[in-house]
Amino acid sequence: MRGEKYTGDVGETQNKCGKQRFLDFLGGKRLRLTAQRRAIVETVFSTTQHFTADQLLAWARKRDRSVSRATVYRTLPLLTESGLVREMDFGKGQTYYDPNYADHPNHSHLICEDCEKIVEFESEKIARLETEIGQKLGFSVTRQRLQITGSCDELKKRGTCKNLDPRSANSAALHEPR
Amino acid sequence: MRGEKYTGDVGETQNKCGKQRFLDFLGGKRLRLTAQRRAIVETVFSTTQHFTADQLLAWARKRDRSVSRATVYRTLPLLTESGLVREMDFGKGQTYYDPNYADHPNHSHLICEDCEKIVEFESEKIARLETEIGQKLGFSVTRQRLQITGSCDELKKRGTCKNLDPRSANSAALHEPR
DNA sequence: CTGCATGCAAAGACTTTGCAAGAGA
DNA sequence: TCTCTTGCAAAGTCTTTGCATGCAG
Repeated sequence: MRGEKYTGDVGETQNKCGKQRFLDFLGGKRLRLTAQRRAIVETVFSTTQHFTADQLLAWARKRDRSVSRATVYRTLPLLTESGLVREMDFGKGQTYYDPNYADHPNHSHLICEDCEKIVEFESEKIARLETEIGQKLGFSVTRQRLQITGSCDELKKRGTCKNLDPRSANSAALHEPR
Repeated sequence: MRGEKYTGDVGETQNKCGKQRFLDFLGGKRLRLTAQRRAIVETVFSTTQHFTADQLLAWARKRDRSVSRATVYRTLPLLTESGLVREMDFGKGQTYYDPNYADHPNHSHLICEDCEKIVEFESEKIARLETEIGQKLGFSVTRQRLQITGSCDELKKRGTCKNLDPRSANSAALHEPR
């Protein structure tokens, strides 16, 4: 595979720096590091899964029962503002958040319309084309958002889809992070 | 400009077929052509602008006062199901709809973060790369959704942005369609 | 200490839906 | 006529916010 440098889970090790970078972000804005914020941030950067506000609340509460829904909703904008997490719209009516922008600031999503699984990937070639198109239209590209939707070839041929395999990461099936 | 075949307004003439194609879609599903649906559909396909449910309601009511909010919300899914209109998320909290998929089924959006204007474009090269990436990951690409965000070069150099010019079409500033 | 942050509950924004009346085909 | 559609208003879902209390720096 050439051009696509990254697919799937990046593991927890790399993501650790996401947490630290967010703490630095907070410090830079003279914002306080409260127990609740710590619980939320640790939750977010200990997973590579996409999540909703509701899921984040449930997960963060396991670390600190005192985390409230309001604080989750107040922290989410900080996370997106830091650039380490980004809002995603899967047309499901609620906003999903992707914590993988800390390690992969320019990745894209391929969504399987059969099993709803999501594969993350990066493409240098597409990034270059985007910059080029932006230039031609008179803009300096600052970021991009690409979702490719497709159907699973394996499912079509074999009647089952390997993405249903729980080992595949970054799926839309949102389990609990540890 | 090569690769990008289309930018900006496509005019009303081409869009007329959007309406007819939707009426055919209704007929194919044995759905009735009511006065309210007609007003909504004529509104949608007489503009190239992106709109919200609320705006569509206001506009459609000018053609037929009897159009209700409920009918707008019930018709929107039919429009998206037909493939002639697509939901768009600009992170504004509400869903926007783009009626330009009838004429340009695979176009993308460039969004200016300075003036919020939106330029539509098509790129054959990117489309090919997407298909290629999909294949490598084991999927048959059925559709894509690409948003490029950038800052306006002109604004940076001259202190003003030509996209503020009302002549530029498909802008985020949603005026009334005729 | 001082002011930012929090939890709670109420409010808000947008969208969906049950139901009786209305109207295409 | 026979259903599919509609308008209305109530309900639903997700998110934001006012306020008194709490706590980090």
